[in-house]
Amino acid sequence: MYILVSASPEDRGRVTLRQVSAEGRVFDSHTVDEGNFAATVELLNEDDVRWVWSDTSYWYPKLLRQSVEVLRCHDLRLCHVILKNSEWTRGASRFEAPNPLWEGIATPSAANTGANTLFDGEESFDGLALQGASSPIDFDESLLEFRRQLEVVAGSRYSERLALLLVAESAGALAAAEMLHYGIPWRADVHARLLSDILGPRPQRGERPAQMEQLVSRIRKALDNPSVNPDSQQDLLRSLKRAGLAVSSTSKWELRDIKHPVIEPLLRYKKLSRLYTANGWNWLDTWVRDGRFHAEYIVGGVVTGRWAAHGGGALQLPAVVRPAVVADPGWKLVVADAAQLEPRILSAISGDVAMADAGRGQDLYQALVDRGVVDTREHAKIAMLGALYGSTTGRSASLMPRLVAAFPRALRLVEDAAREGESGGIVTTWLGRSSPSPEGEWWVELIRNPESPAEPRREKARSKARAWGRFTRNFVCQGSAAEWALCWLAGLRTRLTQLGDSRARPYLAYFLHDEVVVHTPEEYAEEVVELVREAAAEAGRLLFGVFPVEFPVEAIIADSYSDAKK
DNA sequence: AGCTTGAGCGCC
DNA sequence: AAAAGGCGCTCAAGCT
Repeated sequence: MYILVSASPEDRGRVTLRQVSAEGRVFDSHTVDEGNFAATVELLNEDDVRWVWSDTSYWYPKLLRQSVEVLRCHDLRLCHVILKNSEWTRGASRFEAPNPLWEGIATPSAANTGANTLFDGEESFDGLALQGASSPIDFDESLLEFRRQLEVVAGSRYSERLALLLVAESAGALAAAEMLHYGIPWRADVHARLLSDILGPRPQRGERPAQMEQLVSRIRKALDNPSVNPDSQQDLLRSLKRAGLAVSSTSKWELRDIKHPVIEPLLRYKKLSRLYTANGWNWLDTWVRDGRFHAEYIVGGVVTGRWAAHGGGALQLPAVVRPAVVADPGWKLVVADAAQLEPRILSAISGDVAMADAGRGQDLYQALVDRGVVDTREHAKIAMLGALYGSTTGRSASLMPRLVAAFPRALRLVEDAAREGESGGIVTTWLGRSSPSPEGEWWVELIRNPESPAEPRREKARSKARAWGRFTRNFVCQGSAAEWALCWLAGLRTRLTQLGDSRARPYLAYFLHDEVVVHTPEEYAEEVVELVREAAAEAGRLLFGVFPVEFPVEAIIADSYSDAKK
C-alpha cells in the first residue's frame, strides 16, 4: 500500500497524506497542519505501507524529531534521477526533457545557504533543504511523477533490477536520515585529550598549537629562512628550492625520499597541521553535540551511486580521531566491513566463475597467491586495484597479463567498459545506474581525426579519452558495489528494527561505502554480528541470484571504532 | 569582502 | 615505492 505525502504551495503549512494504488486510484485522504504531520503518519504507519514523498531528507527528519520511524519509502527525487539517466529507460520520452522540479540538487540546509525551505517561518532543521524546489510539490504533480516512474520501470530492460535499485536507494535515504538524527557516539573528552597529547594545549585564536610551533622553528632553522611559512605552498616550495632541494612540489610523497634535515620536521608538521585544521578543536566544537557526531550524508551524491557527505567530513574520519568513537556505557559498537567488495562484485557482474571461486570462503588476495596467479598477497592487491582503476604503468600494469589469463571474463568486462568510455559512450551498473555523458569535445576531436599524426590537440584529446575510460571502467565496479552495499544496509536496517524495544534498540550509526557501524546494547551485540552477515548474504542473493559469489564480512564487537584494524 | 581554484591530504 | 577510480575539507592565492 502506498501513502503519498505532499504539500501544496497554495496551502502553506499543510500536509496532505493520500492512500493511492499503483494505478493511481486515490483512497483515503488526510490534510493536516504540519504540527500534526508526525502524529498522522504514526496513526497510518502500518508495516505494509510504503511512503511516497518528494524527498526523504526533507520529510523524514520531521518524523524522526517526533520519534516516528517508517519502514519503507519511495523517494521520488532520487528515483527520478536514476530513471532519467539510466540507459535502460531509453525511449521513455517523459524522462528525457529537463525537469527542474525533480532534478533539484539537495544542498546543505537553509542555515548555511539561505535556501528556501518549504514552509515559512520554519527554523533550519537537521536535514537538507532543496534548492531545486522553490515551491512545495503538490499532490497532483507527485502522483503523476510516481505513476510515470512505475510505468518507466515496468517498460524498461531488466525492470526487476531497476525496481530493486529504486527500493534500495530509497531505503538508503531512510537510513541516512536516521544516522543523521541519531548520530555516531563521540567522546569529546577523548578527542580533546588526544588533541592535547599530539598538538599541545589548545592555542589562542590565530596561534599555532605548541607542537606545531616548535616544528616551524626547526623547519625555519633547517632551511635557513627565519620567515618561511609552511602553510604557504608557494613560500615553502621557493624556500625548499633555495635550500638546494630538487623538488617540484611540496607533497609528502615527493619529500619522503629526500635526505635533508628539513624533511623530518616538515613531514611531521604536515601531519599535525592536518589533524589541527581538519579534525581539531574547531571541528569538535562545530560537529559534536551531546556526545554525538551528526553526520550529514548525501544519498546518491556521487555519480557512481556512492554517498557523499556534507559538513564535518563524515566519510573521511581519519584513523587518529577514531578512538573518540566510543560506545555508551552498557553498549557496544559492531564494526563490520565487506572484505574485498569490489573484486567480488566484478566477479559477479562479469559472471567469472573462476574468480568467484577464488574468493569463496577466504581472502581473495591470498587465493590468488595460492593459485599461482601472483607471487605475493601484496602483488595480488596491486594487480586487482590496477584492473579496477585502469593503471597503465608500473608494477600493477606488469601484473595485468597474469590476471587476464586467470580471469578472462572479469578482465574483459572492465576492458569493455574502458573502451566504451574512451569512445564517448555510457556504461551501466548491475542494477541500472548509468554513467554521465562525457563533457567537452574531446571525443568529437578523436572521431573527426582518427588517423591524424600526433599533434598536441589530438594528444590532449587522447589523454582525456583514456582518463574517461578509466572512469567508466571503475564506474561499473564501484557503482555495482555501491548497489550491493545499499541492499546490505537496507537489509540490516530492517533486521535491526526487530530487535529490542524502542528505548534500547541497536541502530545504524555510521556507513562508509563498504563498512557499517552499529551502536547496540551489549546484550544484542552477538546477534547484530549475525544479522550483519545475514544481510550481506541476502544482498548477494538479491543482486546475483544463485551465482556462486560470496560476500564475507569482517565484523568485530568493540568499545571503540579504533579497535577495528584496517 | 567574498568567491573560486589548486595543492595537499584524509577516507573508501 | 609509485600510480590508477571516487569523494570533502582546509589553506593560500588569485580573482571579482
